[in-house]
Amino acid sequence: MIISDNLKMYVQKLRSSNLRPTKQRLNICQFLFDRKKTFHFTVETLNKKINKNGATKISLATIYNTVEAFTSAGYLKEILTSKNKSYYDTNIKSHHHFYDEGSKELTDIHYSQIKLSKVPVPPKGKKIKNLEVVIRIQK
Amino acid sequence: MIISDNLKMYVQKLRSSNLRPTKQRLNICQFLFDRKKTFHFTVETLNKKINKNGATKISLATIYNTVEAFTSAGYLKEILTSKNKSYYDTNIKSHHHFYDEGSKELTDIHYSQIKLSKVPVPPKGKKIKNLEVVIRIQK
DNA sequence: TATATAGTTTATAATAATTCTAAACTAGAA
DNA sequence: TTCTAGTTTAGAATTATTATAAACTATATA
Ligand SMILES: [Mn+2]
Ligand SMILES: [Mn+2]
Ligand SMILES: [Zn+2]
Ligand SMILES: [Zn+2]
Repeated sequence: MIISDNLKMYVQKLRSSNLRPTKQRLNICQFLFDRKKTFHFTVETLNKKINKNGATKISLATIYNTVEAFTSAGYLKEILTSKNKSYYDTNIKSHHHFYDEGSKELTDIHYSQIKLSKVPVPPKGKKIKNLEVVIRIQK
Repeated sequence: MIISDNLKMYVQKLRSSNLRPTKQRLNICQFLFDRKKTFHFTVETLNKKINKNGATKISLATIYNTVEAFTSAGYLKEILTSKNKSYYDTNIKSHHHFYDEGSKELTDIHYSQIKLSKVPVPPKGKKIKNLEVVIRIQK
């Protein structure tokens, strides 16, 4: 099914997340991680692209489950852009984004490209979990 | 129905947004704007609170419509926190937020409390529409 | 003030994204 | 090879939101 030098890497990724390396998961891995550039996607777009190539069909439920599993295992990152739809990112390093409200696409902003020189202290007993900025842009 | 010195203000708010001052809209106005502090809410919580006091019942559809109308008229601001639900804010000045992932509540951060000393230039032909930060906090 | 009408409210249906369910299937331990 | 816990799947359910269309109402104007 998968002909890829990265196979072992994917199996390892899955094992380390307590997930069995199934045919479907390896296919999704290949699709997500076998690329040079950051990949931003929604479940909808991922599902369409994966199931276009006619090859093996993977159910929508499995795509949801796998994306969710990778997200909580830390191999994908969820990006909040709009209220309607979840976006995911294969770039799991801490970084920022432009979100284009016209094309509805995300673009990476390297972490060093935004400097927060003043940040408030969180309320007592709470700590900051995440401080990544989404800059909304339009024409 | 409404006994409030702010009545005229609400009528004016509505008129200036090309909305007729109906009983329902004035009730919602009173509920939203007749308070000293910033009010953060979801349609769900707003609906519950408005329709608790047994008084007049306002349909969920009207609450959605009115919140949406006030948002596009600029009398409410929409805040992106989670993928599932829209949050709204009666504080329409540009400002930032803490979002508590436990209690799912928003807290204002005054605009001056966050200083962005470096911000990237948007892609050619695009401009920044909004740069408000949501800092996710938890225990 | 009465009438007409465009705007509004409402219950309910529809939609979109996501999650749940439970039966069929499969990886891998023994 | 067998067994079992984990997985996949189609489809149902759920949640937030938007659309529909009939009944109602604010208000312009006769
Ligand atoms: Mn949802
Ligand atoms: Mn939705
Ligand atoms: Zn990214
Ligand atoms: Zn606020």
